[in-house]
Amino acid sequence: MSREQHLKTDFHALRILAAVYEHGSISDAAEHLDMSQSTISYTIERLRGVFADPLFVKQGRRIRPTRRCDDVAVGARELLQLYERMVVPAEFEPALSTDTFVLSCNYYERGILLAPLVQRLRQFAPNVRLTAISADGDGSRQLEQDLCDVVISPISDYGSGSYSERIVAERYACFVSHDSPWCHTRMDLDSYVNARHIHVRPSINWRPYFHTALDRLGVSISPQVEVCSFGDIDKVIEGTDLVLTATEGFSRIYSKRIVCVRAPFDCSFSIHMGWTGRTHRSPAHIWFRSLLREIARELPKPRPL
Amino acid sequence: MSREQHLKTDFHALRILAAVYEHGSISDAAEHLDMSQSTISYTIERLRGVFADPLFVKQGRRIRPTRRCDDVAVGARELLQLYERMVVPAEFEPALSTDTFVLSCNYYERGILLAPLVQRLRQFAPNVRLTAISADGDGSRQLEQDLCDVVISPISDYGSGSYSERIVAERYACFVSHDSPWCHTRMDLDSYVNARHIHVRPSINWRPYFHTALDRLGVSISPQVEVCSFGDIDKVIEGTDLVLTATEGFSRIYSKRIVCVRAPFDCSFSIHMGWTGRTHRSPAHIWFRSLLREIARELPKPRPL
DNA sequence: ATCTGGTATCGAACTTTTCGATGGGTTGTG
DNA sequence: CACAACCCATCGAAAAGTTCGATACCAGAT
Repeated sequence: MSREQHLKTDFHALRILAAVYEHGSISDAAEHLDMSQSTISYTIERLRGVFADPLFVKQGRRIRPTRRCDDVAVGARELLQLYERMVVPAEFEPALSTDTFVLSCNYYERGILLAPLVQRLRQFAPNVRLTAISADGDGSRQLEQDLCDVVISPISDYGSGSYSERIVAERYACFVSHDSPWCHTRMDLDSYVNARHIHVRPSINWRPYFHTALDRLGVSISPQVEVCSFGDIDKVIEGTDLVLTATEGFSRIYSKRIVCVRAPFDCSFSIHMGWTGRTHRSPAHIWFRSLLREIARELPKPRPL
Repeated sequence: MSREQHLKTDFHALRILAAVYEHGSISDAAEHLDMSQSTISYTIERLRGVFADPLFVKQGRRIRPTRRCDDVAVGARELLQLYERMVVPAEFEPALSTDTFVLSCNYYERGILLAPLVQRLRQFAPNVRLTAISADGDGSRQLEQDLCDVVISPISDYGSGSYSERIVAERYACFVSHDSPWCHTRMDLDSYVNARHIHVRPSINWRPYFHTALDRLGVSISPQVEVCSFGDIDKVIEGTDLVLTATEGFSRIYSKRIVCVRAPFDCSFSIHMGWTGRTHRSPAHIWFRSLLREIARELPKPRPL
């Protein structure tokens, strides 16, 4: 009997074996399983080959299991249980889960989402672990290589086999020191172009969306200060005449001593949540994504301009 | 997807799943398993139905496992291991075994076999447990009801589904006190018939084989003393003129103060070992029976008449 | 002897698995 | 941008396996 032959047994056959073992009779098992007696007999015959043992031997007009069959029957029950447990997908129970979720995003998204996310996890899934990594414009690769479960960034397409969903609407605005004249006067395009700009370039190959809007208006700006992160930019701007162009959402994050004012152009974009088919149907990840979705929906409005 | 549908998965399909998971590719798995790519694809498709999950999702031109698939693959490996271990029948290792063997026999067989049996078990299978029960003419039923593994008795057929094998040759002789005249003079049939007999009747419905021999000679004896067991009969006989007719093998057991003398007739029979199909192919029981066979073969000859 | 209760086996119908060929989507290249 | 390479899904046909009813067969019970 070759190895491949063995593998032909299926769980159906094991269930039949278990039934015959329990009933101590092929006919009874057949009736109980609502199958013909000859089918059961044939199945047992196959299993005899598989286990190289008669499994059941005739004794008068009944059959009795062999010693080997005792073992096999126990094993069959174990296998069936394991299998049944495997087939039924485990429901996700936040309260009990000890899963780890890996979220990839950047400074802004962390700033607006992380605090409420951690708070909700604490409340609903206290044993869940959260890892936040930097997206750095590399979200697609991170998803592809399974370095993270979810990316949240302005990017809306994370490549083939991925899903994405808009979760926050954003609009560009300008941030200036609380003592800037622009706090009181609307800044026109000319003043904007001639202002001293601070520029945040979180990753080398990221071109902010508002540049496209400026292109369309036929203007461009060159920054006087360029920084690699949005972090603590508020402290840099305060007391200077520097102008930061960024999503008005930062008003939720930055100190009140810098003020969010209307930009002299209109430019909107969206923050997207992206994931892959690998986590798409996982109850745990479905729950996690809906948590993020909910947090995004309930985000406070940015401070009025 | 009904429950019965689930049961159709076989270990072959699980092996394919495991291979695809390991290779991260349907084509590679197909090549490795020496099957066509379409077969593998079809199998995965079936499993998708079983586990209600895509299991593998396309990502560019490769496939990546879903989270569920991670779990399923682990489960599949477990199942396969369990199954493989189950299919390969465990060799019997006397030195490690903690099995229990149940031997059914009566006073005589215990007397000649038990001591050497226990000794060998001690030596070769120290953790094996032995239970000796009384056969009491009930061996067939005991085998049938799985109350014992082996019966050793003069009976040669233990019913349908049973096996039996001659292991010791026996011959009737007479036992008399060491001071009996028969120790020196050969006892003829007449003297035998007229002697005072002690009769052992271990079970109600047991008719000793030598009665048939006496029938054939046209004589019969009626015992003066009837006892239910052969145990310690030697102490009863000693110093009396009682004659016990029993297999000469008792000379190995009884005190030297009673003497085994030739019976005035010839009657042989055999001790048989009987077992059922249930233990017939069990390595452990094959070993146990061969042990008994060996002990029987190496039994000392009865004391010369 | 015959009947009863049970398993094994047979041949026919049916279902599932397998295969080669082909279609369609994605990536990398000229 | 078209083209080739790669890889999975799907199709139809062929092969293999399963199921069933009928029947043979065997051991006990009547």
